[in-house]
Amino acid sequence: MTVSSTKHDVFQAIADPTRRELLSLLAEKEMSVTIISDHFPITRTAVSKHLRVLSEAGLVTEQKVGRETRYKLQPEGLRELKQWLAYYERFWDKKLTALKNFVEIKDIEHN
Amino acid sequence: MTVSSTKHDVFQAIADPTRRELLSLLAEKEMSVTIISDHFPITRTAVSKHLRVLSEAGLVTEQKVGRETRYKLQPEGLRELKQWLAYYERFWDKKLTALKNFVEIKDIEHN
DNA sequence: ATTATATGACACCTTTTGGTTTCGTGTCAA
DNA sequence: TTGACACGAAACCAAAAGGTGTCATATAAT
Repeated sequence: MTVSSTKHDVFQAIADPTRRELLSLLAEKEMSVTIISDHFPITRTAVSKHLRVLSEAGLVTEQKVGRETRYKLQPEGLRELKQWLAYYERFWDKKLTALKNFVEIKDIEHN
Repeated sequence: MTVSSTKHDVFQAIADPTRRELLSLLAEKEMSVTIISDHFPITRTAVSKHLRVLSEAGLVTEQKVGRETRYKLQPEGLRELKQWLAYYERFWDKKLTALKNFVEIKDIEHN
């Protein structure tokens, strides 16, 4: 176990479009569940469930303030995804490099 | 519609751990369905379905060669993910920058 | 021509997911 | 103290996801 106990993994957490919208909303500022729910056509309960998934994946943090629960983005949770992606970037960079070389050679041929 | 007709989106495609394994396997080299299936504890049919999802998300390409279908990684399909992620990188970079400044100030204070 | 291989298409099953409604509890305001 | 509000928990539901087994078909090999 690295840092946050991730019952849900990041990949699964961001798979749902509503949850991605939640992330982008919470990127702007910390918000309570009810306020967050006002931005979505689904019930507060449903939003709450999504928030829990995001929380368990370490993508948001929750803080109780009086009777409300404030959520905010925890961008560090996306590190795992970045690392995963970095592995594959090599492959398309490789292709790009090949294309670049090809174009340059063509350019030389034209002179 | 951008480039490849993406019935399944990338986010959903990479949510499944088996599909992520498929990607890493196909990153090494092009392979036929049966050969691919040998690397997994599930049936060929199941693997085939996963491959279709990946294909529809633009993450692999399929090519028929005689009676077999060869699949290979199409890393460009991950661009969308990279872009999405880039947006959030700003947020954790911001925090890193703040931390860096803090550490530097502390360092100055120590002199 | 006959047999073996590689694969997709179905039909089907079970679990997970995304959603709802209802209810209980803690907290704030009058 | 009596409402009103914010929320989580629970029970429930339909659809999607991840599997399986069987069958038909195209291609290769004998």
